[in-house]
Amino acid sequence: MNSNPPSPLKKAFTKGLLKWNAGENSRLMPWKGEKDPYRIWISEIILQQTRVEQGLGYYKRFIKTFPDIRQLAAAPDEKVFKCWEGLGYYSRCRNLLATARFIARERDGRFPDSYETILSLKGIGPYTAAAISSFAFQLPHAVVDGNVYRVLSRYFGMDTPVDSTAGKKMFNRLAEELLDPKQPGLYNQAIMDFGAVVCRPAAPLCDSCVFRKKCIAFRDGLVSKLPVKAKKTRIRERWFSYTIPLYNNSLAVRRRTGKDIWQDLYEFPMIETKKKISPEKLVKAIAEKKWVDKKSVITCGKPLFFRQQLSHQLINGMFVELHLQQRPAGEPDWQWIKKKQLEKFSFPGLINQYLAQGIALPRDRR
DNA sequence: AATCCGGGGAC
DNA sequence: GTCCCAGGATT
Repeated sequence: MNSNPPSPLKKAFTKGLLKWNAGENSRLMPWKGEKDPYRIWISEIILQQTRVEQGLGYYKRFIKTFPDIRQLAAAPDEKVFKCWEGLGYYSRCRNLLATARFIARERDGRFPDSYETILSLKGIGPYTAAAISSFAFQLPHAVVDGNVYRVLSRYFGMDTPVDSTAGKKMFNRLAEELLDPKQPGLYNQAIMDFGAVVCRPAAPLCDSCVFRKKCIAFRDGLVSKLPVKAKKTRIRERWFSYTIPLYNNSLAVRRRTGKDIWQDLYEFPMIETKKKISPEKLVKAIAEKKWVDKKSVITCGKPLFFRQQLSHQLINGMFVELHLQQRPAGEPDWQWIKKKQLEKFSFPGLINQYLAQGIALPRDRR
């Protein structure tokens, strides 16, 4: 059964889901039942590709720090990124800030209340637009997230890859048909709760599931095979060699720009290479770039090594402290700061690993 | 249509 | 190690 399930099975799904929600669903989350579009928006952006347990603390901190859209819009970039530090997918934070400022300035702080307008905002795609418009404004749009792909592919026994164009179209159309247009928010919340609590990716609770007599995947023993994904993840390995320029109790940091990972986070001056290099080679490389004069290097600290595993990359980091006898004139994007100010900046986890070891520790502590 | 963008938890 | 998570933007 692929593409168009019989109508009675669809009816049974919606009815059974709402019944499960009313009777057995005891899942509680701070944004559940929330009607303030600002809070719903914040929660949905934080939860994009992020587990509820991981996002929960960030959500609470974010709402406490920025209680409404005006205060978010008025906040300096660094304060907002600091609130996002460690959560990943930093373009979410950048788009969040841009959208807050757009709404504050162009819409007098009023969050839009139509699906199309919400969808047009930066950082908001079909899922998030459906979530906000159904939860905050009771508009009939079905959410389609990882939970929905999993629940529908299993219940209806559909093996079309969910990460294919055909699969996305198929599941989106089906999701719209299944939605209860009279209570879209309740239905959307229910299907995601059901996917998270019962129809889980691993070890789903099939034996006690309300759909155990209807579910095609359960009937055919295909639960562990669904949903189907076509693409495999490939891991790329990279080597980042950082220098920590130290002069007169100050050190240099810079903001990451461009299209690479960790955009808008801060880092130390860094050279990327295709493979591991020595500290001597690193110093030589930055001298050739004229970031520092080789003669101004007093001491070159013992290198420290850390690694960070990302979803599609493995980052190897080498950290070398450079004690300088004069402050380099060159690089305009370097910011010279006191060590105490480090806590005001947001860094990738790799650099926070290094910072946790302390900067310029005495040699005998290494 | 493919690829990229993080970090953490479950297995 | 592998997979997945209340996805979206870019090319």
